[in-house]
Amino acid sequence: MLQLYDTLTREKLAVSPSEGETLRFYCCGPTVYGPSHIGNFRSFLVQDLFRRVVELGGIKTKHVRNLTDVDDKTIRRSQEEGKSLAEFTNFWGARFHADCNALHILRPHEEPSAVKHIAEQIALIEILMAKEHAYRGADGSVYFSVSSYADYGKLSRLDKRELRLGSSQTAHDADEYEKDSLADFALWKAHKPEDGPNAWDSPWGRGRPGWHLECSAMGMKYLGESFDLHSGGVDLCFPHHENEIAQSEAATGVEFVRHWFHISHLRVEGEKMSKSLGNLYTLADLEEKGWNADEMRYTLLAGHYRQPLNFTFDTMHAAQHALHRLGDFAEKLLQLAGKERLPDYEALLRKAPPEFGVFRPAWEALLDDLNAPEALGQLFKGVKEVETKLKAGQVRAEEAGEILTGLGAIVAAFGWALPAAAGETGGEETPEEIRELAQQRWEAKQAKDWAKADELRDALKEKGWAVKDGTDGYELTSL
RNA sequence: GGCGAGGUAGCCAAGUGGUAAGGCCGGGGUUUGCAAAACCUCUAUCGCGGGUUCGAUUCCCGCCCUCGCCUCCA
Repeated sequence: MLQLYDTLTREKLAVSPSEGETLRFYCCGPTVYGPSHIGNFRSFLVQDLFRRVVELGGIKTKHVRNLTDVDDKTIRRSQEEGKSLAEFTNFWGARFHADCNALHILRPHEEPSAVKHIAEQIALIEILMAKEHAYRGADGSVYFSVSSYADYGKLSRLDKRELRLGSSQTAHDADEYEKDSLADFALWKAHKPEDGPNAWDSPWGRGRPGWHLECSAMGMKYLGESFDLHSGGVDLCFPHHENEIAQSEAATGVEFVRHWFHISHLRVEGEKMSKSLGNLYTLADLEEKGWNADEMRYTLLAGHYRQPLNFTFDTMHAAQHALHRLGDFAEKLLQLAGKERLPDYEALLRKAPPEFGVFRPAWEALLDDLNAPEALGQLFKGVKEVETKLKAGQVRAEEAGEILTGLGAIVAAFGWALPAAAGETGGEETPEEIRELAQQRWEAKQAKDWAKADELRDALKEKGWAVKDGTDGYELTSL
């Protein structure tokens, strides 16, 4: 069973459903106001790894991940572009889904949108008002009263005094005087002119929900008042998750979430990600540089999730080679076993947990707080062990099949589609002329006419194409 | 200032009270017409200074440095 560190208790806790057979968990999703960058994807990818490990371990899941489609940023940007909020957020939401598909991130079972759950959010505020955990400020907004909730600060371990004295807070905008206390946060924001047409009716007048509220309202709607696990980037710990706990528990009186799972941030080439450094890479940026989704998955999952990860192009390169090795390794075994491909995720789930065989240590590393780096280490140890036997001709067909099951299971946990071994003939975009030359070279080579083959290869090189031979075919790459 | 994380080979990155996984790069080799790929093999004493211990990279203390959060950023 998976043991996972819990931010609240600071201990590793077993991950299992509290009720029934399904693990119910919520992940804070993206704010759809632009393309997500690799830092965002690190979180979604780690959550995906988490889900795969849980499911491969034989536990069903109900996975909810929201789309934040109403907040300051979405409203402002949509107006700057002269689009309606819906048009704007639908566009970026679709882009997010396309990116997730490209990265083989499993689709959540529910993906609620904040604007489509205004009623649920209002209902939650009404409960908080009735229980006197919320009040109406001078500006017409509704605030949560932090002082009414004794446990406030338990997740981030910030006490109220520190919250007030936080050094980074500039604290002198007009809002300060509209709230009873600086730490209080908005549940409902009264309409302001700059919000344009983006306002909804509520018992407190027209306005829009506060950001923190949507996760509480939608989490509880789809997973129940109390559910198993909640995840997000470390930065969400405070104030977002702290506020979610406060408003949810104040409303229901029961524990909101049993287990908090936070993912550390990414650094890029040793530096912090920022717009000014131009290193907020999106999936499209990396694709343009020639990297594929599996390489990104490998790189972004190669560090421990609780540790800041330094994303570098050296690591991407390392990932590319590592994946190729795994692909070649799988290919050898597939041939030996007389099979076409590794077992896929769905097939593995049908008899979860699978037999990991020599890759058992890699699986165990994943079960121990999703220790992906250790798992990768163990994976390659297993590969080497098998390679040695393979070389000595000591692996029989049925054994190869068993090894493939274990390998396939680890590969499925990481969610990769391994590159096929060399042997493909040119891609579709390859110009006819080039394919022609490559084919001629291949024929010359088959005829052992080395001089002609080399000549043709040089010709290809001049035209900007490299050719690499495999065992029974060749691969063309554009230089 | 408060809370927290971390400093391990050229790069990335695990880990342990008994002299340090794995990947990439680089060197050497096997194989291959060549090239590529693949396979084998080699490369660190764990930020600095003390202490505890038979023994510390791993525990304690001090110091230096990096990073995150402290009101809407995954």
